[in-house]
Amino acid sequence: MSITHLQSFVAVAEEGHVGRAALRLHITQPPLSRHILALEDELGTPLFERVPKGMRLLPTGEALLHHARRILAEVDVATRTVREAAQGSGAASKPPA
Amino acid sequence: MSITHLQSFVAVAEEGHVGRAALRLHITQPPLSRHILALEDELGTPLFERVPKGMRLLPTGEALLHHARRILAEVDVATRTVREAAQGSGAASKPPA
DNA sequence: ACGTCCAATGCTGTTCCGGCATGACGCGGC
DNA sequence: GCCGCGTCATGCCGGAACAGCATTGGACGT
Repeated sequence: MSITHLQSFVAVAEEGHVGRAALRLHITQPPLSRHILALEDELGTPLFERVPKGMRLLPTGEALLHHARRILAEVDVATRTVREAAQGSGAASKPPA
Repeated sequence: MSITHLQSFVAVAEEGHVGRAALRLHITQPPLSRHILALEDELGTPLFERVPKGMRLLPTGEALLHHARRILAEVDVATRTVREAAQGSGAASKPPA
């Protein structure tokens, strides 16, 4: 389970469509499809129902979506917080000279 | 920024020592050292002060540690929650036959 | 029955990554 | 002052992981 896989999962969940999610993530469809399969394999359960129109979220997928968004948001907050702390302390990237 | 890197970071932060953290993570010291360097590079600021005894957490590092623990805990919860939801719904891994 | 649209798979070149050996640096003992 | 020890960092290499291309397999609509 990697952050990249979670980003892929959220994109597919929101688009309901692997190809469209791939465009959004600036990758191609096959690796994105594999990301989802890898997640499903790791968790031991399918996350989407494959329907003719694309991918429909299963209950397990909805459960994951909730946590995945939280995780991604937390990663974002962590990044910003550390960068702010770095600026506040006079960091390596921004020596006030 | 990957989950593996965050695990590495937390281990080093808690041990204050790359070599010992490496033992705990069952990897060797060089890749672990590189994980920390990669994080510092990505965030644009050092996270540890290198002291003769090992690695001392900087304020930026403490800020990250807080969020890193939260993220890792959330990943754990996500994994368990989905697996439980899968069992509750009659999942692929456990067909009741 | 055929064409269309979708995800999944086979394959290949590249990139990433871990481990081994070694280097660079600082400290302490002598 | 010199040497030895302990620490993290770096050069290198072999294997695994990954993205993209081309293609397949399957389902629906017409």
